[in-house]
Amino acid sequence: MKTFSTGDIAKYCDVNLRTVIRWIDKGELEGFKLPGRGNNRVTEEAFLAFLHRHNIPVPDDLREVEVVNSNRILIVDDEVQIAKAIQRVLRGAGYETALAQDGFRAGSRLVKDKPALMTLDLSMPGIDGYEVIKFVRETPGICHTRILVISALEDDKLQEALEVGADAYLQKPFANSELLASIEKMLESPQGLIVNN
Amino acid sequence: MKTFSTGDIAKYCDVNLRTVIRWIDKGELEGFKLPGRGNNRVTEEAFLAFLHRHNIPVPDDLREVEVVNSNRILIVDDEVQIAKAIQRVLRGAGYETALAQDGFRAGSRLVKDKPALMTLDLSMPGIDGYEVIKFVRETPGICHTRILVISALEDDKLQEALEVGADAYLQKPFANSELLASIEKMLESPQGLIVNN
DNA sequence: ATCGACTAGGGTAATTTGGGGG
DNA sequence: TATGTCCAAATTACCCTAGTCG
Repeated sequence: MKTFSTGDIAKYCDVNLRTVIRWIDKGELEGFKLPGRGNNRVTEEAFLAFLHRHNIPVPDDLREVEVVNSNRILIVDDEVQIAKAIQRVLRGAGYETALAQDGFRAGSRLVKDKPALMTLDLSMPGIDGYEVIKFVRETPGICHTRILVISALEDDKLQEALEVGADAYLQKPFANSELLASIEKMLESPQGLIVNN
Repeated sequence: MKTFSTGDIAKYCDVNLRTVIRWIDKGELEGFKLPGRGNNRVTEEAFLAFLHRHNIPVPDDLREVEVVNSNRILIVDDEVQIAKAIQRVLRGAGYETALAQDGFRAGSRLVKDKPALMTLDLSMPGIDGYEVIKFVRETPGICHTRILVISALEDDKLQEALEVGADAYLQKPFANSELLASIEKMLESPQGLIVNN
C-alpha cells in the first residue's frame, strides 16, 4: 500500500506543508495518523480521489497507478431495450460490457469491476444521477471512472451533470456513431485527466 | 497463530523498519521478543487492532482474514432518523457502522467494506429489496454477508425475504434489545462458509 | 474605509521518522 | 534479516503576519 506524507503532497500540489496538514485536519483530504506524535499519511487512493474532486491534474507518475480495466464499460440504465442497444454497439466495437439496471447493482459492479467508463442514465427511478456522479468522484478507488451521461433531458440539465463531475454527455436520441465517437474520445486521453467533453 | 516480523509490518504500513521497532518499544504496537537476539514478532490480532486503532487502512491480503472477525455493519435505509437510530444502538454495542441511504451507495460500500452484516430496509424507493438479497447471494465476494431485513411489512412478505436469502428479519417497530439480540445471534453462528473469493 | 472571519504561509522548538555503518 | 546507536531530514504544534472576501 503506497502512502504519501504531507511533504510529498505539498510538493505535488505545490503548496505549503502546513496547508496540507490543514486539509487533512479538516477532512478535505482523507488521511490517517501514525502513532507517536501523529504524523500524517495519505493513501494513494485517497490522494487521487482528492485530486479528481478538485480537478487538479494528476501528475504523470501517478497516472499509471489508477487501475482500471481499460476496455470495460459499465452501462447503467433501467430501460432494458436501450441498455441492450448500447451494449450491442459497444460490443461490436470490441469493448467488454456489463449492464446494471438498478443502483445497487451499478454501485457494486463499479467497485468490483473498476471499468474505465460508465454510461449513466440520469433519470432512473429511485436514483439521483447527480448524486451518483458526486459519489463516484469523491470515492477513492472509483473516482477516476469516466462518466458519460446519456439522457433525454434538456441541455441545461446535462450541463449540470458536467458541473458535478460527469466527463461528457449524449442527448437522446443519438446515432450509434456518436456514441462510439464520444466513448473513444473519452478513453483516448490519458488516465487521470478529467475530460471536459 | 500467524505472526509478523517488523519487516512485514514495515512493508504493510509503508514506513521504515526502525519506526516499527520504536512503536513496539514504546508499547504503541503490542509485540513480543524472541529469545536470543530479541527479534520482535507481532500477532495478527495485535496488528489488526493496531491498524484499527489508528484508522490505518487494512491491506487487501489481511482483509479476508479480517472479514471473519469483523464487526462492521452496513445499515441500508433511506429514512435518516431510523438509520441513525439503528446506528446509535449498534455503535453503543461496539460495532463499526456505515450508513447507505440509496442503492448505489449501498452496493458500492458493500463491495468495498465487506461488512460482516447488513441491515436492509425492504421498501426503499427505487430498490427492490428482494432483488438486492438475491444479488448479494449470487455475487462472489459478498455472498457471505449476513442480511437482517428490517421492515414494517407483514409477516408473509418478510418470510419471502428469508426465502430469497435473508438470514433473519425484524418487524417494525422493534426494541433496541431485539435488534441487538438478533445481530448478536447472527454473528455468533459459525462463519465457515465465508471468504475465499 | 473598517471590521471580522478565513486562508496561506513563515519561523521556531520539540518530536518523529529515515538512513548508514557496525 | 533484525537490532541498537547516532545523526540528518521530515513533520508537527504553536504563534505570528499578510492577504482575501463580504
